[in-house]
This record gives sequence, structure tokens and C-alpha cells, in this order.
Amino acid sequence: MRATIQRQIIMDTLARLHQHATAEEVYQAIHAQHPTISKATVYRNLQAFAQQGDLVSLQIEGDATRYDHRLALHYHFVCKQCDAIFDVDITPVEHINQNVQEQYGFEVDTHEIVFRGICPACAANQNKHSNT
Amino acid sequence: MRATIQRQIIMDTLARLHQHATAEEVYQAIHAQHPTISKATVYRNLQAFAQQGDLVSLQIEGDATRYDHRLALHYHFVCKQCDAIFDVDITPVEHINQNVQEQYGFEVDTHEIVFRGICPACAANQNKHSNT
DNA sequence: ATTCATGCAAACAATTTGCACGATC
DNA sequence: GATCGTGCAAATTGTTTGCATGAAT
Repeated sequence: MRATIQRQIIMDTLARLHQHATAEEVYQAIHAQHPTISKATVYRNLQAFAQQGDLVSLQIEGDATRYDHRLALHYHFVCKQCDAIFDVDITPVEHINQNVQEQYGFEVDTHEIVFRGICPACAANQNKHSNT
Repeated sequence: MRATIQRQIIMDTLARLHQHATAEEVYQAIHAQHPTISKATVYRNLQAFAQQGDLVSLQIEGDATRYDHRLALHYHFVCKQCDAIFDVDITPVEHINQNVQEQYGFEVDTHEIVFRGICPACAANQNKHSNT
């Protein structure tokens, strides 16, 4: 993999952007500063980085693929109301990889966990509206 | 929600089909028997069912949304090689919902876990090919 | 010099939507 | 009979691809 300016910029931008950005968001942010960098390059490279493990791709919402530059094992929480995605840093339950491996014979490399529910902000809003 | 023949057929078909079918697959299966049922109806209703909790939607692979009619809490394993999706029935780790709730203040309803690795069939293949 | 990456625009795939008509309550 | 659901085709959205040119090794 060659070291191109584009790749550098893409990585920098994702890190600078709020986490869990979509390819489109990364492209827009880049485009503002570097109008010549194409969308195809952004898509291609985010994907390539993810494949190499330099980035993690997430398909948690219904919409677009999101990219996360935090490589350390962590989980995610998605608010059913506002669709916001939050990082969840609880103690990893790595032992379950082992469980699955033993029970099914799969070679388990990784696991991802997505929690769903209501975030504090939305919970507060609901209460406010239901007060009569 | 009204009881239409289409909805009945969609539910029946998903149950009959191998699990984790895409909307397109459900549509194709239905179309063979009932050519007048439209793709839009299949998409609309799978989505509606998922929203009501009569079905679970999965965004695990890069491609299309998949639907699962098994409502009991279970997890999934995706083979990195062949992209097949397997059900994983290990003891649910429900207590982690509690952990996240306490640590972050989220109201946690559910969690999903996706394991990734190599399935036995693909593992066997790799060994075969690397034997020299 | 060779090989790989980029930019552009066109192609694709999955999904959604507007609207007139038909079915369910 | 009023309302909600369906079918159709067209519109969107997210993403990928072919190809000629430019950049990195």
C-alpha cells in the first residue's frame, strides 16, 4: 500500500471528525479543504483501511457504513430515538469467543456488541412531553 | 395494522425460507408463487414487522438487510471467508445490559452480538490448499 | 520505468416514494 | 364508506467500477 497524500488526509480527517463518521461525511469534510479529492478515493480507501485493520467499519444503523478509528476493543450503544451512536467501554467479555469456539467449532477472531435503548437526552425529553 | 393476505404470505415465506433471508430473497420466493405481490410491499412489510418486534432485522453483512423470524435472544457468527451467517445459541450475557446502564445512564433494552471468524468448512478448505 | 492510486462520470444495487386503485375494518 | 395497504414505476441513496492520467516506488 503506497503512501499517498489522499490516504494521509483521509486518516487525519476521520480522526479529527467525530467518531463513527460515514464515508460521505468524511468526503464532505475533506472536500471543503481539498476540493480535488474524489469521493471514489474516499470510499476506496476507507474500505481498504478497514480491510487492513487500520480502521473499523460499523454497519449499525440502517443507513451508511460508518468508520471508527478507535482500534481498541470497545462496544457501541445506539439510541432508538435519535439514532446517535455512543462508545461503550465496559470490560470486554472475551471469554465468549472461547465459548462459541468450543460449542460450534468456529475459529472465532472477534466479536462486536451493539446495545440499543434510549439515551439520557431522549429519555429526559420523553418525560417532559408526557408530563401533563 | 390490518390483516392482509400479503402480510400473511410474507411472514409464512420468511419462516419457510432459510433464516436470515434478505428482502430480495423473500420477494423472489413469494414471486414464484404469487407473481402479483410487489417488491415494495415486501420491503414495506418486512420493515414494519421489524419495527413492531414481530421480526428481527440484521445488518451484519455489507450488503442487504436480513430478516430473522427467531425472536428468542440469540447471537450470530459470520464467516469472514464465505460470508455465511450462523445462529449462535450460547447463554445470553444479559447482565452486560445492566453494566452499561449503570455505567452510562442509558436505558438499555437489548444487545446484539456478532462473532467473526472462519467456519469449519472454510477452515478445512484452507488447510487442504496449504498442504504441499 | 513500472506499478499502483486517483479523478471523473457512468453504472449498480438496495431501498423508498408518490399516487391511483383495491381491500379491510 | 372511510381508511389503510397495495402495485407500479420512477426517484433516491449509498457505493462501485472502467478507464485514462498522474504519482509513488
